Amino acid sequence: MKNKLVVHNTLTKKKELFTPIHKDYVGLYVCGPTVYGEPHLGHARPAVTFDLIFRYLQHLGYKVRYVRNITDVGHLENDADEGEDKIAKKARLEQLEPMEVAQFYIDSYHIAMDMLNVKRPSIEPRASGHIIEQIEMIQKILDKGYAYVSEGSVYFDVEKFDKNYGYGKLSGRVLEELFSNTRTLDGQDEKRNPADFALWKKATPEHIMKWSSPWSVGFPGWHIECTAMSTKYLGEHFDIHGGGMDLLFPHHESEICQSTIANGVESVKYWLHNNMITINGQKMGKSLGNFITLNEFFTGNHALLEKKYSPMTIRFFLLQAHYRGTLDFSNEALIAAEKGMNKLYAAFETLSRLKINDTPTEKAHLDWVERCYEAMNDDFNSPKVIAELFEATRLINLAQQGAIHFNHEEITEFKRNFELFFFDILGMKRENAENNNQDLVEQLMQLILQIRQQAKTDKNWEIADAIRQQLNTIGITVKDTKEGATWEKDVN
RNA sequence: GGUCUCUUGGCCGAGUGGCUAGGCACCGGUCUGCAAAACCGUCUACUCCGGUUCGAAUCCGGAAGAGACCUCCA
Repeated sequence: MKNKLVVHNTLTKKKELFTPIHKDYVGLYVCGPTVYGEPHLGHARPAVTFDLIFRYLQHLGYKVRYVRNITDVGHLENDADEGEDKIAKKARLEQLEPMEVAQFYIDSYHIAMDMLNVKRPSIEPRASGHIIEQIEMIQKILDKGYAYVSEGSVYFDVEKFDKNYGYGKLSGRVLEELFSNTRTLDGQDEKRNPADFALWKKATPEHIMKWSSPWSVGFPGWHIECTAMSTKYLGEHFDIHGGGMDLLFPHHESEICQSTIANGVESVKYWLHNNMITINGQKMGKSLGNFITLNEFFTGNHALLEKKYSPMTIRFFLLQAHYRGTLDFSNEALIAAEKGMNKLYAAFETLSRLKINDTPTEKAHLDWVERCYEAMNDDFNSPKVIAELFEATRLINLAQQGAIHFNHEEITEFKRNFELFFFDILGMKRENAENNNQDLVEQLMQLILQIRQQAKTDKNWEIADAIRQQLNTIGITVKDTKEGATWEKDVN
């Protein structure tokens, strides 16, 4: 399994066999959030995507160091490097310390990610905590002659880089074309070339997030943090760098420039990019103002939402599309995802209660497991895995009806693999997994169902229906089957 | 304008040079006191036009439409 994983590398635009730089170890760096707003569905996509990747790599037996940064400085407002720091602007508006704003949104992000059952990364470094590393790296780039100081700011010399190393290999950008078509921006005069990007920016007097540096009191440029932090925690050469497609240019392209000069090597072996969420065919993003926050999904409190959607519904919805494709939001699609997901949870419950039949099985019912592995090995094809879980569900239901039979060994394997893919790899949250009252609840439910059965035998439909109705009210669904009544707890 | 990507049925979404993706919805049936679930079955596809091929939704070319990026965004 382990040596069959194929990943799509944005750098080569091809699927490549995944072989880690150091046997059995994987370094994974993902661009995390800029914390100046409530986390929205767009933030959930890379988080869930790389959570899936993190989980699967671990399942394959790799020891993974997963680094996901938090950008709490240096991200500028407006279209130019001349803008005001986003965090600082928000802070002034709300009369708060910048770090207070950052902390507030970091907490919001963590809460939302926990609800989505996204595993915390191994290290979650903050840009503000790595100013020294960033300054050191800028100095290195200056020493090597690929940056220049201008008015207290430091800029990367893109033209020189292009001449010697070739600029734009990740995004397919050609430098000359960037010149001719670049927008006219304010304050470009400090730069020798409009394509140059800031490594360090001198702070204006009213700028409140600033640090001392050899060049000025200021703050680091947007791109340098990821290069500095990935180098610090994963080394100069590491396996996977991920993030949203919108970061491809200029952010990741700039990272390549920085690491190539500062470290002398191109640091990343595989670039992985998740696609965007769209809403009415348009990208959901902060700038367009068409985003829906995760909390709004969880509470249903948004004009575009017909109802509330549980965190697991959101997660399942995201996993039902391949991470490299766009995914269009709609109530209809979310409701469909929710129903499908509930079907899988119900099937898992049924699986636990399935009667074992030790008559010899005509054929094994585990083909789907192999297909799940094939799907995951093919660039993490979660929608295919989900399709296979539905196939497994069909088998479970057939078994419950006695149409097919599982022997003891087979049912153990079946259950183990269903749990593996649904809970461990897709990362769907287990409901009541470590509930110690499980047995008690089961016995109480059996008692209630027996009473109801007696009422039914007596044709006392009022009592029978009342029991079912009231159980329904507290989130338990009763189903009458040929074999007698069964029950299940509603998800959410 | 430049670069790139996409276009699958009512909706969402996989995929492969020839074999049903899957889910949701709809319709019919089995089951059923009713309900729900489940199961069985039916029904809608591969944007258009050329080319390659015994055979293309799948490869190539062109057109149309949509989207992303072009120093804010995940």
